[in-house]
Amino acid sequence: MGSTIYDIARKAGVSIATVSRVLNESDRVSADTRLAVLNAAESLGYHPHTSARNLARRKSDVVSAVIPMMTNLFFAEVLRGLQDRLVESDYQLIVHSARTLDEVDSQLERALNRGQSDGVLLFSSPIENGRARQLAQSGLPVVLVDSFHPDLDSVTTDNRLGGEMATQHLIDLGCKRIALVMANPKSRPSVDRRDGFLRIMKTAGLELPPDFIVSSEDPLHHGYSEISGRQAMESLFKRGKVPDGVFATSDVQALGVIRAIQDAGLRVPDDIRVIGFDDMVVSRYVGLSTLRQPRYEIGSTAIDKLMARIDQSSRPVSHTLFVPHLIERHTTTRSGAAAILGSFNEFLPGVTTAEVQADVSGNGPGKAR
Amino acid sequence: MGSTIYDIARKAGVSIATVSRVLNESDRVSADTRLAVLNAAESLGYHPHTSARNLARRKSDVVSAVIPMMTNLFFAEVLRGLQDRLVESDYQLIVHSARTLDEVDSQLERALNRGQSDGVLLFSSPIENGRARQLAQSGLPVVLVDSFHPDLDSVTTDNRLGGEMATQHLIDLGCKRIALVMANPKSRPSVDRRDGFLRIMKTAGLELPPDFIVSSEDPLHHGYSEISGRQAMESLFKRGKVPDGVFATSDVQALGVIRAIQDAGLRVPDDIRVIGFDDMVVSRYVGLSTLRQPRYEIGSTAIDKLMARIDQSSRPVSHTLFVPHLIERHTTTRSGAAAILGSFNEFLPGVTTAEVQADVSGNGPGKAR
DNA sequence: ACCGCCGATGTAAGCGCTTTCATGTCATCA
DNA sequence: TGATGACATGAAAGCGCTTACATCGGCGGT
Repeated sequence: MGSTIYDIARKAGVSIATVSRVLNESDRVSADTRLAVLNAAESLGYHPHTSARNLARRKSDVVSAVIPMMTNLFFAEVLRGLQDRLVESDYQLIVHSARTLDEVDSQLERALNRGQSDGVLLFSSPIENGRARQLAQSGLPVVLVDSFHPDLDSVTTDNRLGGEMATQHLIDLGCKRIALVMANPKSRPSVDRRDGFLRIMKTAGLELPPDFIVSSEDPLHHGYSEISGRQAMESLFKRGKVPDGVFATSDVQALGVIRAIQDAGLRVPDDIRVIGFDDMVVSRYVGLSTLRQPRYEIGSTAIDKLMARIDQSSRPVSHTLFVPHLIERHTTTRSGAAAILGSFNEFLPGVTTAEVQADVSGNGPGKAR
Repeated sequence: MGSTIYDIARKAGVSIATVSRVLNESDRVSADTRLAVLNAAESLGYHPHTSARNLARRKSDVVSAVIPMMTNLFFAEVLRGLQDRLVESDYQLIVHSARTLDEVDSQLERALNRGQSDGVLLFSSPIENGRARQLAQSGLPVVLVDSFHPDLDSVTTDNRLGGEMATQHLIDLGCKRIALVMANPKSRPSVDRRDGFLRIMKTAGLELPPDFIVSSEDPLHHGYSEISGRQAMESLFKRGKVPDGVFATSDVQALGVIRAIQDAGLRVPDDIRVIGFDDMVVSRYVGLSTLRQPRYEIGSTAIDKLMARIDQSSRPVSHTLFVPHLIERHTTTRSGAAAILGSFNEFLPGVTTAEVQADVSGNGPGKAR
């Protein structure tokens, strides 16, 4: 209930140093004393005191993750990737979740306290210079996930490329008037996806009517929400703009977009094609086309990187960029195919059996059979 | 980068005791010294050393949550409830996730280390006596979430009642041959839901053919998986059993059940009605009827309870039981209505606008309008 | 029998902070 | 003017652990 190594030492008739040695399985201790100590510890129900140990060792075996909870699902999935690696590695995870971009600052501040953790994973947050300096000054190993700064290790999806792929896909489908529904313009991933969009639109020589880019100012979830996507679309309609394709910078927003389209009496994909980004679990069921991020891999890669830097702080900075994967589903099919899929899969429109199976086993897109 | 209160003390020309006082905003310190200390700290980029502070104070301001990651979504949502309370309270969260029931033990062991956290939230795990003793012996405050033991604080959904409600609902719909698809029989919630099911079946005087209860032995996610639901249903079909209603003890499993039914060339709800449990985010989109657990409230209530016990360890044990809420959607409609809904909501079958909105704002079931 | 060495163990100095208690300094009151 | 606090500050003792460094037998070698 509160026994210390002193208690064990007394009970086993040795010094605390010996107890410590036994408990850390480190130095050579005679078999007899080892046994005696182990027995004493057992019978006392000894649990080491983490803070004391960390203080003495200058190591906490904890990593902290600062996560703006934009999208629950994105978050949950990446976290799983983290955990699977973490469990094996004897590290523990402290989660600092921020509800808004502003909260990120205070949570980061806490994560940077010395002795609390051996490294920090910073998610989806813009790194302006102040922050970069703050991170550097703290001296703590940091890995950016889903954002970028030249001086810091990072692992991200190639959001710009993803934006290009999404846009190209809509164009290939014959869309001419494509609208972009963005999240909060402060959110780096959203901005990158936009840049990809712009680039392809320009390359394709497609006209981009004013107001065809709508962004959300909603600080909550950084605009990555169903409601924000819906409002964006409604505001388009209100101004009399009707695109024939929409690229939403996230799946959650895409869901809102679809809802607004349906409420306006139009149909997806017949009147308006819609594509999102992320490939949330839900997207499969809804038949939403999207760009899949390898979230699980992102998580585990981030951990690997962080551990590597903890071990060797001088190692060169590295950036890992995952290529997103285009998932074509119902919301971007040509009309004919859509009808067939729709009736075949009454409940899981646009999902093939193979895909469901693949997702369950967690191995990326399954082979059609 | 690694400055201590000694550095600050030297720079400000005071003793470390004074520095500590200033930093803890506690005792009275003259305005001048306070300012001097604060400046010194600022200019040194001081961050307190958490372990040292915790050791001295005998308090860590951390709570740990031991979570078997059965269902990502369930987990994610409850975690949000936790976090929202936590952020306000200056506490931090350590997540110990377990992939299997066995891993729970080792994770719990770690969570029980002294000095690591001030309290533990133990999720969805069976508490046999060994474990109960272990928890008691550790002396750490513990709150059970989604499981029960008379001697420990807990907050759960009334799973038995939920099982009753689900079963009664199927019966009200005219089902006569109802099958039960369970998760791992070691999972307490699943067992409780089964008990509710059995009770109503008995009360209603309905015959329960042998083999109409199928459970999963899959340790991964405790059988709370799409694949497990699917296999359960397939095994029923293989033995030539065709129920007219299925109660799955979780939504993920229900999704697998639906898939299997469709693969067998049958239709939901026309041939077989299906109801799940949890009300995951996905369920809304799929049109799955279910019993909603107030996950968010569960999370925040659990935190409140834990904090209360941390403050006063002698307080009486209390159990909070949330009543689940029946959500009727497509999978349990009578056939006529189903057709209408199905065509109206091509993408979001069985979802009304009001519901989507309610869920976005996070306020439970919305009023129909 | 003496020296040196090695393996097993103990001693004690921190790790960076909080906190009690003692000390010192004034303003206050009789 | 000296006793009396009130208040600001410092000295020092931990918190429970790790880890150099010192110590102590006993061993083989000569």
